[in-house]
Amino acid sequence: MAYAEIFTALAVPARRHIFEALRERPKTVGELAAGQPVSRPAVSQHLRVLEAAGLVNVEPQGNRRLYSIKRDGLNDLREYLESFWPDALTAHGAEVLRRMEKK
Amino acid sequence: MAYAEIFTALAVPARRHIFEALRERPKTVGELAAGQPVSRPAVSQHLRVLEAAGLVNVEPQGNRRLYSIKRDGLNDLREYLESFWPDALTAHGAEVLRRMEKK
DNA sequence: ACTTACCGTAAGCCGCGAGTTACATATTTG
DNA sequence: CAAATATGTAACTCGCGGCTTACGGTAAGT
Repeated sequence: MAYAEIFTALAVPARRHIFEALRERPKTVGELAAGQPVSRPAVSQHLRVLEAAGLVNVEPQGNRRLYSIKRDGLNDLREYLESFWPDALTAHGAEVLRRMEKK
Repeated sequence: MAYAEIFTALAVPARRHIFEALRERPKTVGELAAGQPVSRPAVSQHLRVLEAAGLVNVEPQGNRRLYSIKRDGLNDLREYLESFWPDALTAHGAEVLRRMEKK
């Protein structure tokens, strides 16, 4: 039931951009806001939503807070995705197997 | 870039419920509206969004229109998900392999 | 042909949430 | 200790979108 919050969290472009920006490396709020067309408080609010959805981690470091991607948070979304395929072996599973066999 | 529309499509509960209701079998608009707390026109509008996102198929059958899940529409979302893992073998891929080995 | 069933579209209302500015708090720096 | 830096929170505005009612159109039934 956590996928609901994940969908609403990633539905808004600004929030997706922030989340995607964390793919490179953990960043502070200021860093994230610098690469965004919205104000810094807006980024803070978005990060709160992302954190509530279990998509990011926070690690306070003195004066600033370092945000990073929490990959486990995407598991619920993945399971939800898989629930739409009747068989256990999904397209992605087949793709992984195909790569393994090629090696 | 289609995952954006998928996120916004599945972010609203009513639309998710409609989409999930199609897991059982293809249904008409009336059938879908019957199992929903919203009006039938609302369901129609939601179906339009789902169709624009490539998540459902329509097949006009005489008087009514039969909607069904379009699984390929979820591929973009899946690829987006995978883009957050550095290595090719994701948690789900590992799970699939685990099941295969058990057999 | 008339009526009924099924569905999409138009127009309008209204609440939610994304964004801003202003302010409060805490840590670092000089 | 004072100033600057980094971040969160509060209060407010405002536009988007979800929902409803009303209507139009097409197919089926009698």
